[in-house]
Amino acid sequence: MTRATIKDVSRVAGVSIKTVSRVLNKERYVSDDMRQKVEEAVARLNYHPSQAARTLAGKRSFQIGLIHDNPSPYYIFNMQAGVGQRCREADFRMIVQPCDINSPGLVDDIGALIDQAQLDGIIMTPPVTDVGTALAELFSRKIPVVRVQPGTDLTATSAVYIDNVQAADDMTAYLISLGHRRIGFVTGHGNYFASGQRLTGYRQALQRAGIGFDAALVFPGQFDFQSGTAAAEALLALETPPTAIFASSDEMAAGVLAAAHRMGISVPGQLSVAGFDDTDLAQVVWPALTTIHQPIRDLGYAAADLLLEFGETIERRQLPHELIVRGSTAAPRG
Amino acid sequence: MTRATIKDVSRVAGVSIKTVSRVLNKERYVSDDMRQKVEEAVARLNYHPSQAARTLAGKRSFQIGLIHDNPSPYYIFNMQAGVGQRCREADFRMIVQPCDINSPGLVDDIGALIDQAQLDGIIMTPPVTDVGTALAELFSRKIPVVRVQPGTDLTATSAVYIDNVQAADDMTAYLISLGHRRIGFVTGHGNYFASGQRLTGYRQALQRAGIGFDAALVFPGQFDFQSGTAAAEALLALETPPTAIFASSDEMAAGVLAAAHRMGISVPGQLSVAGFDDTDLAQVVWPALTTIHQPIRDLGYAAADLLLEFGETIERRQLPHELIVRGSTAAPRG
DNA sequence: TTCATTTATGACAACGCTATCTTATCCTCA
DNA sequence: TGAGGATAAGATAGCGTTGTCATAAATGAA
Repeated sequence: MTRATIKDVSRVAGVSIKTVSRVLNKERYVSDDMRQKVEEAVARLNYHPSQAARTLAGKRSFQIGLIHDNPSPYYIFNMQAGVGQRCREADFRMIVQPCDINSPGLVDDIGALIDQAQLDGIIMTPPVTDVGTALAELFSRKIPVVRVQPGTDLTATSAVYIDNVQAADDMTAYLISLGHRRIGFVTGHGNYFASGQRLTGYRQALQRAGIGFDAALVFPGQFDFQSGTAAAEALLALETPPTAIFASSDEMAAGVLAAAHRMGISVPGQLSVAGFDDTDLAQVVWPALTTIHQPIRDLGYAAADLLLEFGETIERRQLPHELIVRGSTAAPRG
Repeated sequence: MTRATIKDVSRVAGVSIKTVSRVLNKERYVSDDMRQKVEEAVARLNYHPSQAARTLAGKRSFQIGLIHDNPSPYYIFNMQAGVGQRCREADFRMIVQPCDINSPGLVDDIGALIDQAQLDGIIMTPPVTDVGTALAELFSRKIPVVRVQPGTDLTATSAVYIDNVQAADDMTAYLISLGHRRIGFVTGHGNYFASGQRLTGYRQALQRAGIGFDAALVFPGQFDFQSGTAAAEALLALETPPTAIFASSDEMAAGVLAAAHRMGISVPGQLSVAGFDDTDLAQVVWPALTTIHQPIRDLGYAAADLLLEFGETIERRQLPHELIVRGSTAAPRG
């Protein structure tokens, strides 16, 4: 028994294949009578249209691509979950394409992907979002693009994002409200635009509180665990060490935590630690991290939504972040 | 400028489209002369064959599906990375399909995926691997299937796996070699066959060492952090508490660690803690976890490899695990 | 009533490939 | 020398849809 085709459906329903096609595509000008007959036949034959044939004959492939070069499983997993859900709702497929932003073949790979699969749209996550050559390639193909948290050419494509400046400001302000005055900050990787934005938010909150900015308290990190331990070691060795460290990723915050444990510094008793992202990690380390919840899954959903609803029309959508207070922060001693 | 088609290539190369097709598909009976002409034309036109047309005309879609219902980002990410890499090598695409093994629509969803996308093969991860109705659906479609770590119908499909029994045995034996005699064990989720296997390995090592099995030392977990803290609380409240706890996932081990921290029990001084999986987590908690490295990425690569190399022919491949010793284990006190 | 418009349906080409069949040439070996 | 197989290339018919165009009936406006 081979797969049912549109012809089988048309025969069983007693209509033309074009009418079946119309019902499938929810086109106008189909009587209820016909529609019902077709739907019955579809159900009876357990018919599923061939995606290949639809793509070849039509202009759409019902597939979108998700391009990423992000080392964080948590980020990618949740992004995929969001994009995937929206795709299912629309009966679209998601093609996941990991890539390497430093690879010379990057642009060709993306081009090949689009050509071969005839994608209806592309979603990109940082830091691929900001690779000029890749963007140019996409523009030349006139394919709808949604970028998540882009850093450059902000108005060139649709985008979804959170307010990183405000989020970092919120966290810093929270630490200040606890009584901290010397707050260490660990920046993210330079490839990510968000890194700079978070630093801006940190400075902004300090300034509003009338606390002078001390460059010695800022440690350049790379978003990873190692950066966190290195930052903690450096910052805690200062003559006047900070009473709190705000790392711009949970992973780095975990590194700070580990370093503190090793040095016998109690958290949050002697040192408050804050992260950013609210990944799974945040609740699995001890003590659980105070952090900024970044709605990654929702960002993915929104990105797919923009793609499917608006296509080439450029839209922007900002999603709310949230300050999550857990056990890693407290008022400074004395 | 629209996309180049096979006709364009044939015109530029001065050959028939069939010859181009032959070169593209690496068929026999093409002269070097022709091949070169075609390859030049392909490069010059930046031609990429339409996947839709190939699928429609041929029997293959150059796409395989990865079906999972696994809540662990780390697991899924690495599995995808492995499958994805093998796919790229073969110029295949990977379609990721998260699912819900408790959903009544599961079987229909899988069927629809295969029909619509005309997949060339399916890779499944636990626990979807052991859903009888889903397997039956796949068999009825005669599609090649590779299962990762299957628990049932072991010889029904190709499979890749590690030796869970041996791995748990290795870890238990290691703890015994450190001097531990009372070793707590936290089992995994009942849906996963590996859970039982790991328990078997634990018992096996105890027996070999002549240590009696004490059911009170076994706590039923679900692979998650919560289970770990619950297990630690229960086990450490025993009249004669264990000196080591072996949790069958890193996440649960992290839970044990958190509980120990909370109770003021030092690790590994007063309590050794071991995990299983060697996820990112293992190196991010403090102290870093002694654990069993499960080569998830390699499992994914191998799974895709079996699919692409052997197709319907059933093959099995066992991959090596590795005992990774880090800071969370030590000899018991006194 | 009549004509234009909207609604409803069908016939058939086209999409870009692969599969099959056909033809032509080149070896190899008796 | 020729028969037969291996090699090399092309012509053409699909694959299962959607798009375009044609047609017919129902509806509305004059």
